[in-house]
Amino acid sequence: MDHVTAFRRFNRYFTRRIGVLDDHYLGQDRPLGEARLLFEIGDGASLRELRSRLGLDAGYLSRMAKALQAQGLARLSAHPRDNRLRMIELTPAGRLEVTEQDRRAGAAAAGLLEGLGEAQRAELTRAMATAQRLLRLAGITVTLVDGAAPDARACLDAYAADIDARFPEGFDKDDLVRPREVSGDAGAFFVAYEEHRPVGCGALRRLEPGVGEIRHVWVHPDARRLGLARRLLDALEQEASARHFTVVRLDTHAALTEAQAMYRACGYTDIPAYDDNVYASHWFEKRLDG
Amino acid sequence: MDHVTAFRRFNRYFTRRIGVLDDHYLGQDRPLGEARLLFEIGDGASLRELRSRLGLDAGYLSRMAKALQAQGLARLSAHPRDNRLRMIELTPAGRLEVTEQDRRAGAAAAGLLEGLGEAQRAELTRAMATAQRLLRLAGITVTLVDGAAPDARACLDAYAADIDARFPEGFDKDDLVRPREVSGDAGAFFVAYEEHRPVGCGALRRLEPGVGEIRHVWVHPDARRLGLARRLLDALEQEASARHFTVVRLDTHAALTEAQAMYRACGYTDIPAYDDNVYASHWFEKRLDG
DNA sequence: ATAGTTCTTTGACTTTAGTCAAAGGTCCGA
DNA sequence: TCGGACCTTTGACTAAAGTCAAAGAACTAT
Repeated sequence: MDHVTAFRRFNRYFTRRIGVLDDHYLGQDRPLGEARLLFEIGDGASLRELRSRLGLDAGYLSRMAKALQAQGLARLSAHPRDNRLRMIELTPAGRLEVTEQDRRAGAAAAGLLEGLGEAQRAELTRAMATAQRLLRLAGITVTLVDGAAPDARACLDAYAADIDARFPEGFDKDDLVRPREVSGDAGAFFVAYEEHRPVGCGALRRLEPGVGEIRHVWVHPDARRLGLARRLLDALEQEASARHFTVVRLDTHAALTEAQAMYRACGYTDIPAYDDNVYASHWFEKRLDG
Repeated sequence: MDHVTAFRRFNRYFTRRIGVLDDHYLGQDRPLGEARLLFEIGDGASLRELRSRLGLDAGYLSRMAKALQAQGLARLSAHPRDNRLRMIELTPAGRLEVTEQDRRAGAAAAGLLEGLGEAQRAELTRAMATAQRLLRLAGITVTLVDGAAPDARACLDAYAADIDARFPEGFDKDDLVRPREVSGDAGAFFVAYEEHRPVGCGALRRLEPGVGEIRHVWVHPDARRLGLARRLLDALEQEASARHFTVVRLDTHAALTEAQAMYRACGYTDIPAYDDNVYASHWFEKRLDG
């Protein structure tokens, strides 16, 4: 049986068997739309945000929000800085309702797991975690963007903040690549997106003829341990090949031991220092044949 | 993180991410109810069957069936032997529509898996198979029923047909336990149900004071490899303990090698023949302490 | 300051989904 | 062969979900 068939079979089984359950317990005595909205408000959100998250019509959402307010479950207010936007947040009663929903759904889930022994439950949890990890990874797309694009800069800022906290000596944002170093002929910049949010990046720049350098491979904390860094690395290497680089190099900081392990696992070998990067303690390179 | 939380997290992620996809692609330009019905008709079914499978109101279903017929997608006819029932089957146009739905959903699934490498796809398939197996097992309930109940007899009939095909010498239905041997003080009979369908059984009867015999442990072919036989065995042993039996015995046929392996794995030890069952080649017993 | 854009609200719908009860034909067991 | 049980159809509803367009307030860039 091929993977697509297996995937669809699971999909069908799961939505029929479990998905239904969740919806059923979520709704109870309230229209499902309202219940979902209530749940999605969480710690407050703008109507605009909810509209795009839930994919609802503006008019429809407006009315539902009003209905929740009329029931004393939510409160609408103006956005502090943009008066076009409306913020919605839960009242204590609304919060209570959400936790009650949660309790019911939890009880239903517990009832469902009751038929399994402890070892089997652990096995199920493990299998689900694996499936979820791979599904998330499958949903992430790695795309080439301009080095000056807002998403690229946002990733680099996050990257800089991240390593600034991890390097004992800190990290100076001026040491990031310049947009022009990773645009056009000079290099390339990739951003990984999960549901339209940037969750990782990686840069490639020309070091000398035939030699590229990979820099700033970074993955958002929420998206770690999925195997995304490898995918970024793959994309960067493919780009390097397309540019007829025969070698890619990179350096890493002593503090980033996982990164070093990953580079070695991906076929990179230790080489002597090829630059005087003050943050670097290890230098690697990899021959590309493709 | 406990199993219930992990379970619900996966549930939420999966329904949001994947479940939606299926419904969306399934429906396309047709109401979801009709699309589901169309799909569920398959190679023809009675309205009654569809009603219980989909849990729909009789009137609602009747109207939807008529709508499908009006669109030229299905054909209604009388049941050949029971004129109260109506049969519904797909027309060629309906069949085309279903395969088209199927193609689209398959393409969507394939697109989703595109981001993964072959090894990762295999890992995902494996994880999903594990999860599905355990979820199915969790959904099966093992209940005590009267030995003369129709479900009990249906299981025994299926069991008899099953082993009749597997034993070289065949199997005579008269050698099954009698209802009264497994009812009341004399013994017990368990049936395993999956979504209200009997999918397995097991009998316990008193052999002599303090000693019980387990017989006819059977699992429906569709429900094998889930770990259900062990659950039936557990239920039978618990029942035996409750009846203050200190020992349970059982015999098996030479052809049933998997069964023998399972009994050994569950703590049964080989003993000399305790009866002259013509079908038996191995005899086992297990001490119960509880 | 002005034109264009963004966001929400409101009114006026339509479609889908689902329920309930009455009625009529059919089957089955006594 | 008669009464009760079964199955489907039909009429008459309701509630939920969703769509579309107009209008008004507020922001943004030029």
